[in-house]
Amino acid sequence: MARTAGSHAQTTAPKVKAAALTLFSRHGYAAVSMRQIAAEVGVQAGALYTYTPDKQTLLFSLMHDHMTELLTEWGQFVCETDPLARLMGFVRCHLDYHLPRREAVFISYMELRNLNEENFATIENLRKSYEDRLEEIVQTGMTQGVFLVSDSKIATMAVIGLLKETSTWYRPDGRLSAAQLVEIYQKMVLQVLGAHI
Amino acid sequence: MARTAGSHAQTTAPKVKAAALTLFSRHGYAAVSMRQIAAEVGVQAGALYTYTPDKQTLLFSLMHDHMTELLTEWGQFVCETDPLARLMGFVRCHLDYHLPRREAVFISYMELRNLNEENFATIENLRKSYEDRLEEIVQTGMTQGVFLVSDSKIATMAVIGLLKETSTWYRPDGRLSAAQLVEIYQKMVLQVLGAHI
DNA sequence: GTCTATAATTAGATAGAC
DNA sequence: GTCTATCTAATTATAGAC
Repeated sequence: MARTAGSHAQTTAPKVKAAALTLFSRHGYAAVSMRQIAAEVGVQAGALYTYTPDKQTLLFSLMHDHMTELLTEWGQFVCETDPLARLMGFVRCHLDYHLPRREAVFISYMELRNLNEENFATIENLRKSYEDRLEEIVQTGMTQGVFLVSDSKIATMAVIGLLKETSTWYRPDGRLSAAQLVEIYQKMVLQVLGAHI
Repeated sequence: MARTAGSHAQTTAPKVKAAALTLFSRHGYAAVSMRQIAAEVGVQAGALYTYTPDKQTLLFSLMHDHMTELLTEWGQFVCETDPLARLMGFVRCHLDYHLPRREAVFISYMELRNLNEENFATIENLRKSYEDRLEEIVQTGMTQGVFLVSDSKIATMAVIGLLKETSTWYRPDGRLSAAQLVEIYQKMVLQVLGAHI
């Protein structure tokens, strides 16, 4: 079946998402206009509405993609049953996924409040589900006596925060490689949780 | 000197800042209009320009206030020379200042990219200056052999991130008091830095 | 200091031609 | 699928009356 002249759906669709990802992460969702996105893609503003019903849905799709891929990644990665090994896997998986995705990470942390009620609830559930996986590891480790933690909820959020901060300073061409960072962070996370090592 | 009828500068000025603080933190700078701020204050939009030359300056003043007060606070707090004691003071001072100021904290983390070039540079310098105070503590502790850290820069950012995450979940009426949190966080920070205790 | 009115611009989204 | 043109609504900021 010959394509209609001027039809570029298969190349334009991802371009729209890519442009929105870059612009939203750089200037913020509310500060970016559909015209700016269109200019970045190389089309007129009206053409964007072939790929998204509205701006809100475009934001949601970026955040939804990011979170579901993260959960899929963790689902495929995890296999160990030992809480210590699972924890090390979590840190590695988290950094491997987040470090190369600075733009999506920024959006996922910053644009929650620009989601409408329904979309917010969906993304929040995914985020919570991710944090729950870590908390479960922490709690198992506590019961087994391998972690020494005052409060599992606080400790979980401390680890999340410690890992999350990488997004503010990490650069792919920085002083330390991703592999080196994984090693350093694995050690620090063990220490925060008072792991017996 | 009798004031002109309808003159409320001394009560309106802080109201404008307070309204902007609340609305910017809740919906984001770009998503909040001057009309919304005016409505929150109880005046018409035009009246706001008696108190700020423009919206950008209003944002800047909020962030500038927050950062300079934080640095002042730390300047008054710090006295110990022992790195361990200084570190404990840093954690206490950081949480005491940040926990009751969720709105300003949110803005300071999220709205950097909505500052113009000049304002951004000013705020970034203040932020950097704050982080430097922590890094200095970490480095002194390393040289004195009280902290066991792979990389002082990374460790500093880890501590910042760990503390910063409190802003996403802390509530004044939550399960744990600020004092209890200070204690828990002091312990976790010591552990991340591999302190000999 | 605050109001009303308004200028000048820009926003998201749609219609219809090609 | 994309373009041009356009609708409607909202935006920041200013001017001048009170």
